Amino acid sequence: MKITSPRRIVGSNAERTRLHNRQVVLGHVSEQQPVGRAELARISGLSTQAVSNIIAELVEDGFLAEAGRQVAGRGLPALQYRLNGHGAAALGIEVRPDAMFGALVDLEGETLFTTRIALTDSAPASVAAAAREIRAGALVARPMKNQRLLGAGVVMPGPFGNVGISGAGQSALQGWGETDATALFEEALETAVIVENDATAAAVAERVRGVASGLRTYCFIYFGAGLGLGMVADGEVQRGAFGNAGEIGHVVVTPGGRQCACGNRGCLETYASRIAARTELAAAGIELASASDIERLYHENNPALMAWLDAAAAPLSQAIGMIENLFDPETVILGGAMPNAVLDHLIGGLSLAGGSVAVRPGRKTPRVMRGACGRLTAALGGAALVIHDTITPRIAAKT
Amino acid sequence: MKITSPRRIVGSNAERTRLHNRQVVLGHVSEQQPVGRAELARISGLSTQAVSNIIAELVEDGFLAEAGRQVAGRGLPALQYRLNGHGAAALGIEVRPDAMFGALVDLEGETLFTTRIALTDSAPASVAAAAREIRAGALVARPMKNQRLLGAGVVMPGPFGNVGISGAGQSALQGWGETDATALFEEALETAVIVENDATAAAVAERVRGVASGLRTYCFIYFGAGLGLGMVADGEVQRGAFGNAGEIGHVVVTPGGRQCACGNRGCLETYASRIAARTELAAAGIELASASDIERLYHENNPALMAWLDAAAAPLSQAIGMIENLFDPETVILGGAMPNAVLDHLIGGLSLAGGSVAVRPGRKTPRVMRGACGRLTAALGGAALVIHDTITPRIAAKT
DNA sequence: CCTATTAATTCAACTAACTTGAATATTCAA
DNA sequence: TTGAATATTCAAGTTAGTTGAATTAATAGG
Repeated sequence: MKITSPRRIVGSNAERTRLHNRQVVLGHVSEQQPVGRAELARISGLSTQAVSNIIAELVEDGFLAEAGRQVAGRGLPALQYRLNGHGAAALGIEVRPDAMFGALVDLEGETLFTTRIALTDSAPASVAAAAREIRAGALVARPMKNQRLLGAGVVMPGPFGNVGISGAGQSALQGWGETDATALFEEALETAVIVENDATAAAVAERVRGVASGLRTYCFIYFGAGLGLGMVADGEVQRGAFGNAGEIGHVVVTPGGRQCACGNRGCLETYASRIAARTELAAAGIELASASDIERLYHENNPALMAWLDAAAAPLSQAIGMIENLFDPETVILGGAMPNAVLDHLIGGLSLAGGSVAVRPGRKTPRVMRGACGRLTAALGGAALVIHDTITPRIAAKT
Repeated sequence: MKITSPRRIVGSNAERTRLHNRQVVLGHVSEQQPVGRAELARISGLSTQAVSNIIAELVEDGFLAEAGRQVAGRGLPALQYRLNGHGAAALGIEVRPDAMFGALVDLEGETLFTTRIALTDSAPASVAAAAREIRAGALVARPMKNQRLLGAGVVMPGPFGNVGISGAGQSALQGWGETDATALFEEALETAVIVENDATAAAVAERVRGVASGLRTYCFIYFGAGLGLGMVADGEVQRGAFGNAGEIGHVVVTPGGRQCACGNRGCLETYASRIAARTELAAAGIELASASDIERLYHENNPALMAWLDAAAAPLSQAIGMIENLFDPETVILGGAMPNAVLDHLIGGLSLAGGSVAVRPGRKTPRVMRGACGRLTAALGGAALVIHDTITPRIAAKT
């Protein structure tokens, strides 16, 4: 499966300038709302007149709404604006080997609709058909009258392409070969599509509506089928050269340690992941049937689960230290398909290294936080990617 | 010491559009040169007319030079353009606790002048004075008649600020407290200044004139005082939230392993770095006096050095696997203050993990390469940062 | 309570930079 | 030799941003 499209550095003209400036204004509104024209002009470096024109256009298009007047001190009270949730929405779709999840999310990050469709097989055609079904369902549930469908974010398990760790997890989709996933979904969904891995989507979801709101540089450790890392640096999502950045599950934390399906020994995934939990529980004769099993076992204080949690703490702490020293993020977020109680326990059990650039006076955020978006993170994240793209200015265009 | 200045998302106008487009054109010329106006219009997405105007301006300003006509098939042969090395230059300055290095590099990456100034102390005032001296020396050696000094890149040993690994290496500068390094150097050098760590500078140096030319996403493992990682993602330098990204030396590769000065156990730096080599050699009663000592010992097949090289191979391989899985770069480059022969030996001795997203069919670049810029990398890198900035378009402006 | 001051917003004229379409120049192919 | 192909330039037109003056609405101070 292919997903990356190299960026082309393109020039700008009046039209693209306006597009950029619209995004700039939207971005600042989403961060500062409610906010007035003059204030926006100051932070964006544009003239008041330009901001005024752009805001008029955005209100006209339904992206912004008036939000009263701010009476503060002398002078004409500023007319405030905020994002208009009803103005636009994005579709998020998570693809797993056995099922697909859909979510419709509005501009403000509000979830309007969610759905789940079981898959009998994960061949491209079946997935595309299910995607169409999700789209139709969403549009029936929330008929987009004046609303606009900004696009769709499709979340698929990485890694993409035939690389050294493909097939290591149970997550890989069969029969995708060299399929161009983006093109496939764009055709099926009749809208612009961004394809991403689950960890990245989750990271962005936290930014649009979660604990990362306001952060510009952070990482998200995602418990999915395996273990993934979503990275946002200076507001920009990091994908790597081939769309496979963030494969933290197969980073070796204990040389010569546990054998991993990828061939390496001592991969983080063999300690801190659902796979590891499942293995530990299976050894104790416990089969995990549904996702809620882990939560139940945790509340029962199940010894096998506790043993897994204990064993996961050190490798996970080590990995977090590594992330901190490599990325120097504002914070590291833990989340994904794992009960909050378990995530909290994991975070509580960490022993983070002192030798880290994250150890500094005057930290504002904790070194590690739990994600706020919960289980649906990935599908929501897909939508969040689209919203993020609408709101984050960028000049380099895709091919 | 402070160095980071948060980016502000600013709007664009006609003037900023032109600036952006100039950079776009310069960037494409530097990649494709020699190249004609029409071709540039196609790749930049601008009209021929716009490109034509911009090129006229760039020629006028001395950044571009005509390079004959391309006779290829029918039609009017395209007038070709290339970067004009003589048109502009950038100053690169590396600050070490005991000495400073300066380099003047032209637009094409050609080194015009280098110098070294010994430091008696590394207090801000002394460093600033030496910087002034370097600037003066460069301008005397290469009087910039029509040339323009684009700016200066100052390379300092990280980490920046008072963080968990400060003082672990012997590299830290004393007496800088909360000094704003950028402001200090801008005042001393009377030009725009970029402050970066050595690894990042080295990475960019390889892109401007080295093995990374043409790459957009890669990493550079830098042997300096400690060990650093420079990262370029989609052409963008990665600094992290506080300018300390890439502190790979203090990533734990062997839990419970060798004690590191930072407090951690098993840091990569205790195996693969000059510090590690020095320790290993000291244990064998050998003191390293100058940089060339390592080279001599290597050619003498010194057993202590060889033992160090052997011990470094596994941790380094593990770290490279980690980098690959986290960043998914096109390649990983090894370089810095280490003789080429030793770097080559290290690369030859690597046993890279099979479980890596870097293992893929149709790789064009090797997984690991040796840097081409040699010992002066850091100072050259400083200048390269400035040149890179001149040539790489970017809309988000600094505060 | 009135008036000067302050601040946001709008109006109207102006400008920079890009686009478009026609004209011109130069080469190759038939 | 002529026509097609391609690059470049010319000239007019368009978009979107800027500037400075006018308008509106609030507060502070006498």
